[in-house]
Amino acid sequence: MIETLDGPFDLTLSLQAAASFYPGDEPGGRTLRAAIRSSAGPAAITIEQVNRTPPRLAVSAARAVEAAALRRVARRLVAADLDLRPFYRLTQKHPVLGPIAASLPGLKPLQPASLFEAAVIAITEQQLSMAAAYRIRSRIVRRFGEPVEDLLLFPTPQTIAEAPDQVLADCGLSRQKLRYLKTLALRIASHDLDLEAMRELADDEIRACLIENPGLGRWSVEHILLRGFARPSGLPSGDVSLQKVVGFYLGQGLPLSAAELERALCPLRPFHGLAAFYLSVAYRRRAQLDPRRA
DNA sequence: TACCAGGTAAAAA
DNA sequence: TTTTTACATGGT
Repeated sequence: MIETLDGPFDLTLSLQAAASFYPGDEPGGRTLRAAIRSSAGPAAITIEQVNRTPPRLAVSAARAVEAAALRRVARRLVAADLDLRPFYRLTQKHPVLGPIAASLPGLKPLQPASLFEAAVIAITEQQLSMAAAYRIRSRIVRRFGEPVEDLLLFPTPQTIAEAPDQVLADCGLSRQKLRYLKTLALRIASHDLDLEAMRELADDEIRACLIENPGLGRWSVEHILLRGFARPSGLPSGDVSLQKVVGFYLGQGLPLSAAELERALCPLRPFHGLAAFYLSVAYRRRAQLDPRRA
């Protein structure tokens, strides 16, 4: 099936950007493949861009997945509801974001298939380097994920809730993070918490619900907002790497405090989180182009 | 080797 | 109320 999106989108660029956050893994490529759950069971979905403007995506699954469900998942993976046009209008005259946004047309933060996965990503990435967190997640997925074609389906909250502590610890989780993950998984599995239902809520309502969970602090909530809910206001201002990047582009070159970072991006509200994402990607591409400048 | 890396909650002050 | 500490892995 073909799905047309509102506003600019570049799948290849977005895949590249996603891969740039995990050095040493994932080649990027032109095709987005993901394992999803459907009413017909686990399935592998393939998304390719077949037209630039307007953006058209060819979406397919080997298994017979109901068209409406396939469309819904595909739109979620590419953050289809995040329209970049108002963001580009807003940044157009900004001395720094203007040129950067113009150099990354159609870039979006690609989303995991589920909000549970987004939450697990946030928790594993707390404090650790992205590479270390990625290895830990890979071990969890290899141990508990379901194979679908050549992919692995991310484990369900139920599976994680029932997983032996020792096995999760052997994947590299600290006892503390193990507790966060278990608590979250258990709450979801027991229908005490419904992350997916929160997609209907306003940004601040999502923040309020997420922060209730042990293990999800300010940083994680903002991270999940941008990278799981595709909300452009999600800005983890306590993030050490962001403080460095935003200081580089919008400050004196030195890392900013959380308060300074928020002040620097304030004019770009309500797209301040997306703006920070663009700066991060620009910074990484710059470093990749010329490692001496990193 | 030692240190830091896209934090959080609980303890201590 | 604010500051300090334990936590676990991987890259430099």
